[in-house]
Amino acid sequence: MALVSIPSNMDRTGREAAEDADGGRARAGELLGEVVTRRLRDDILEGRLRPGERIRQEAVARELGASRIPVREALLQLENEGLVSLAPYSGARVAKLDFAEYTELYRIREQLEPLAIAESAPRLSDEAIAQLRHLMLQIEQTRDPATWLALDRRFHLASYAAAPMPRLLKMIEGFWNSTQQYRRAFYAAVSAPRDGPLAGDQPLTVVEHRLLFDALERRDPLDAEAILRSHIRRTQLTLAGRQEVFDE
Amino acid sequence: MALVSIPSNMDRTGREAAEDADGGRARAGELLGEVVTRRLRDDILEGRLRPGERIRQEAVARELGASRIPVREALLQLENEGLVSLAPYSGARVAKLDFAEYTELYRIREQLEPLAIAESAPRLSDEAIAQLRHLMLQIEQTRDPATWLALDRRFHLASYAAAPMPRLLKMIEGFWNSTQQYRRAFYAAVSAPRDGPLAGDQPLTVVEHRLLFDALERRDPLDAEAILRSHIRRTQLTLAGRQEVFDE
DNA sequence: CACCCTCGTTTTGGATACAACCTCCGCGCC
DNA sequence: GGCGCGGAGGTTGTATCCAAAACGAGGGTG
Repeated sequence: MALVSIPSNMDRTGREAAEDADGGRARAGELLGEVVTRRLRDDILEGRLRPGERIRQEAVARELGASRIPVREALLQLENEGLVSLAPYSGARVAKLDFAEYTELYRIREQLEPLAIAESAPRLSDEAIAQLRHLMLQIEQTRDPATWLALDRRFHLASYAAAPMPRLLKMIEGFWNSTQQYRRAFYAAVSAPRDGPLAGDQPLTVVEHRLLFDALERRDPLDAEAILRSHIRRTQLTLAGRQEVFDE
Repeated sequence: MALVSIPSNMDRTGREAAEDADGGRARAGELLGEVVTRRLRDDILEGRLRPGERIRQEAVARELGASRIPVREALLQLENEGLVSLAPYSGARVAKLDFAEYTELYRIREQLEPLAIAESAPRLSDEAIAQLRHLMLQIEQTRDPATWLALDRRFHLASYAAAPMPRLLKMIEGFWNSTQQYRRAFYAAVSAPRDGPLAGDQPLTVVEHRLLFDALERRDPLDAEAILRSHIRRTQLTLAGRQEVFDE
C-alpha cells in the first residue's frame, strides 16, 4: 500500500532536460496544493498507485506533513485531469478507464495530435530536431518497458511542443496521462527479456518513428500529420487487440 | 458590481427541456461546492461577471451563506473549465481570452465538433430530430441577441448529444462556454433592432442550420460533418473580422 | 444459508481561526 | 511631474475543529 512514495527519486531513465524534474519537493513560492498534485500525479503515472485504488485524504496529508485542505485541492485538480474520480462523501479513487472510454480518448487524440504536429513541424528549431533524433535513437535501443514508455512519451510530446497552442498541448498531455495505464500494461505484457529483440508492436513503432522524424526534419506538416494519424490509429488497434489488458 | 445574481431566475428564453435548469438552489444530496460552481458559471456565461473582473472568495461566500472552502472548490473547477484564471495569493479573475487563444479554441473546435456530430447523427432519435427542428425554427424568428445566443448553443449541443462520447461532449461544452463572451459581444454589436430583419451573419447562419438539419434528419454523418466544419470555420472568420470585439 | 437491517466507526464535507502574502495608496526622491 | 518604495489593510492559503454521510461488522429473519 505505497500511498505516496517517500523519497523514491526513481531511476529517471536518462532524462536530461527534465521537463517535470522534481516530483516531490516544493518549488519556490509554490502552493502546497500543487506539490501534492504533482506528487499524486507522479504516483499514478508511474504506477505506484493502481487504477481503482482508494486515496484517503488523511493518509496523504499525514505522509506529506500537510493538512487535508491542500490534499482536497489536489484531488479536485487531478479529477479534472481525468486521473482521479471523486464521489461525494465516498472518497477518491485512481481513475480507471473502461474500454469505451479508452476508445473515445483515442478517437479524440486522433483528431487533435495531427493538428498539433502540423502546427509544430514548421516551427521546430534545429535544437528540437536534434533532441528528437536523440530520443528516437534511444527508444530503438531500449528494452526496459518503463524506459520505453517514458521515452516514447517524451518523443511525441516534444514533436508537438513548437505548436503555438498551449491549451491544445495541455489537453494532449492529459490524454497521454489518462491512457498511460494501458500502455504500461501492454508493454509490460509483450516486451521481451533484457537484451532480447524488440517485441510486440515495437518494431513497427520504430519504423513509424523513423518516418515521422524524417517528415519533421523536413518540416513537412502534411506528411507528419498523415503519418501520425496512422500511427495513433494503429497503436489504438494494437492495444485493443490485447483484451487481457482491459480486464482485471 | 453584481457579484452573484441574487434570485434572478432570468427570462430563460423559453427553455422547456431545461438541461441546466436551476442555477442557484441546491439539488438533493449535492455538494455545496457544486452549487457555487453552477452559480458562478451562470454569472459568467450570462455576462453578469465581466471578463477580467476580480472574484473575491469572501464576497461570494457571504452572498451564498457558505464559507470560503466550497468557493475555492468552485474556483478550481471553473479554472479547469477555462472560465476563471487563478494566481496564487493574488486571486481569481474571470478568464479573458486574447485573440490568439480565441483562434486556438476555434481550431480545436473545428477538429472535435465534426467528430461529435458524425457520431451523433446516426444515433439521433425521432424526438431529438423534432427538438432540433423546433430549435431551428425558434432561432429564425428570434431578434433578441441573448435569446439567439442561448438557442444557437442549445441547437448545436443537442445535435451532438447522441454521440456516445461523454468526455468529448463535456470538452465541447467547455469550448462553447469559453468563447461565449465573444459571441455575445459580436451579436450585441451587429444585431438589428426589434422586429427588424436579421443582421450580421444571422442570415447565413440560418441557411447553414437548414442544411445541417437536413443532413441530421437523413442521419447522414458525412454530410453533417462537412457542413458543420464549414460553419465553424466561417463563424470564426466572421467574428475575427470584427476586431472591435477583441479590444476594450 | 443467504439476505437485510442496525449501529458504531471511519471518512469526507464544511466552518472557523490564524498565518502568509499581495495590493494599493501615500510619500519621498530623482 | 513621474517613478520607485514602504507600510497598513485586505485577501488568499492553510490548519484545526465540528457535522454529516458512507462503509462495514454483527446479528436477526425468511
